[in-house]
Amino acid sequence: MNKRDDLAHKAATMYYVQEQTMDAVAKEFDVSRATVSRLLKYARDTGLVRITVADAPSERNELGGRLEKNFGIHAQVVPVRGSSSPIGQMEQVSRVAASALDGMMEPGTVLGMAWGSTVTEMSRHLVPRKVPDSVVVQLNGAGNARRSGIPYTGAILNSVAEAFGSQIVHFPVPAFFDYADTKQAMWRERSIRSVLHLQSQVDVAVFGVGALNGPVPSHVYSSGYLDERDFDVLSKEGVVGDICTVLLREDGTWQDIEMNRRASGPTPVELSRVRRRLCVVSGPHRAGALLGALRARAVTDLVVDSLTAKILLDKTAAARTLQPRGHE
Amino acid sequence: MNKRDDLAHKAATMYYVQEQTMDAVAKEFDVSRATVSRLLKYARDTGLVRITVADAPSERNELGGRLEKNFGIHAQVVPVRGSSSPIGQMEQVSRVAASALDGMMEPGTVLGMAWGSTVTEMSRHLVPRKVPDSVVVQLNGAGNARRSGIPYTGAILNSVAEAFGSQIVHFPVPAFFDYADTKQAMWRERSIRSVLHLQSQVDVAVFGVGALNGPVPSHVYSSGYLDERDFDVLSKEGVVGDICTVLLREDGTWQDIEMNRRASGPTPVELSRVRRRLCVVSGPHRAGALLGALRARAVTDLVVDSLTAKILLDKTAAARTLQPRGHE
DNA sequence: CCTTGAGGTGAACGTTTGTGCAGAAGTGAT
DNA sequence: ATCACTTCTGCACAAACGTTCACCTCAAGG
Repeated sequence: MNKRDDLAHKAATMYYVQEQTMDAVAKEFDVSRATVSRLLKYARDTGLVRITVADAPSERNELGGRLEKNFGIHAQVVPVRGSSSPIGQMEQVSRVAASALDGMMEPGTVLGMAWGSTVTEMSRHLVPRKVPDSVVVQLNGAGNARRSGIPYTGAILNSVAEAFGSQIVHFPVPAFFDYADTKQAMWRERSIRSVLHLQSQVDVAVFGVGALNGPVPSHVYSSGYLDERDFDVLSKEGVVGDICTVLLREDGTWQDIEMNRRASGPTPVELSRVRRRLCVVSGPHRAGALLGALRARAVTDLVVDSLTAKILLDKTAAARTLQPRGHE
Repeated sequence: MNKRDDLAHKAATMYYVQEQTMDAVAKEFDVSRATVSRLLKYARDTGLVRITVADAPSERNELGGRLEKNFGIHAQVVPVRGSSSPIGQMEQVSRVAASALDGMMEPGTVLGMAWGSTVTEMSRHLVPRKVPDSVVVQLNGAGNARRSGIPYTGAILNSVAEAFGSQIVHFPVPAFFDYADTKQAMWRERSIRSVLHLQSQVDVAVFGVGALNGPVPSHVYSSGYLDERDFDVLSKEGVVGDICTVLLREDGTWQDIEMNRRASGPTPVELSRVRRRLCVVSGPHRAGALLGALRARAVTDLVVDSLTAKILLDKTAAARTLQPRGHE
């Protein structure tokens, strides 16, 4: 409907630009103030009204600053009250991430997206804004059906693409192959190669990190792609989590993990050809995996809750103190 | 001070991006909620937080649409409750104008500014935003001292330039010369010529319209630049007002008005070389002068209150009905 | 014709937010 | 140290706001 947009636009102008009260706007339109409140919410949600916060002035000596120094990344630490629920915390983080991503999109951007609970939550907080000639491409193979609260991968891409008005390119392969040979075979297929080629042109990549252990093991590990034996191997190998379905250890190594030969996502090396790599992390149980991701240089931009950030920094400080000539 | 910016930035992120309540933010910082409220106001005022409303979707069949059709301009009509005071109305209009101007500034823009009560009010509602390589140049000669509430012209330019981070170029001549000869002489001066040259490169011009008659005659007419005899002549000539100190009639003519040979501002013809010409008008007594300005094709973008817009359209409708082959 | 359900509205209520005021804390000159 | 001055803060209250709920309207389908 278009009349609604029109009303919302006028209401937004009166309220946000002219700084009238909702009451005044309501009288102007001859509706109730409640309706105006709803119109304004609508205007914000649809991107008719846009509220942006200037980029962080490179946070001083705080957590964020230390992260930036230690890892050479741009970090945004989301303060999180210990009181609020993990879900609430994740929502806070993902809102900030959505805003950060919004700031990275410009005409012609190719956006690479992993899928996961964090990224999903982020996609729900994007405010629509058309970005001409943008493309959204899926980075790693998909889960199949709706599972553990994560909608079908396609739906995630869909909602992101809708927000930015982008084209969608899917990546129709499983998250993990059962046989490395199959992967190799698929990688030779023309249809897959074209996606891989597009992936190599990604300007902005967005992903979370999965944690192998933790309250709820990341769905990568509970979706039937890996069996008992696999888990045993992972534990012995010292794997703590993954990014884009590529498994890694806390020290950032991943190359020699056999199972990665069956994984569908880009390795940190491939990822590092992407100019901006936005990593979104919420929850202390992911600190280890995040540390691995940072050490693997997979991240240029980080959004993380303050609790996890603190744990992360403690870990690195400990590592330095204990092994000044590190041989961990 | 910088600590304040920092706090304000964090508060703004928590409030506007994470959508926390002020209470939550206050607890995080361990200050009172009132302080957070003030921090947020500060963040908005300094441009740390930016709230923008999408451009009008070319207002349908409303007043704005009719203005656009009739005069081939982009018009924005500011709804104005008959109840509010003329001062309040002007504030509403100037807020919208400030927002419109903000939308026109881009790196390298040369902004030409007239001075007047409307423009002054507008300058007070600009939210700071640095525009690289922008320049603000004064379009017409200045009043000398503080007068009828209008600060010294320099102060207006100053605040605008401060908001955009622009360079300032003054135009050190009187609004009206006493002798046309003097003007001609001055126009040969190198210092003046350089300003004139810059004026010819203006990308965006901003000006109001002055009304000859009305509750408070525009300050152009009460600042001692024109004497009794001048006024008599103006009345006989059918002059209704001015833009940029160039006098004009309601039918848009101005060329043959002798006094304009002594005026310092750019004529409509000169003005029309500027790509975007933003005219800001508040108050029904200016409808006549505005009509003249529109007919002189001096305007590409108009911000006007709804009351004045209506009068304006009535005038044009009347003119058409009465003189289908117009000889007014 | 009635039924049913989606989408929208205003009244009322509880929450959230802005602001005048009085006092605290900082600043700089004497 | 004292004073005069400005700037900042929290309190308390009034204003503005978001949301629930009951109700209305309209349109599709029986």
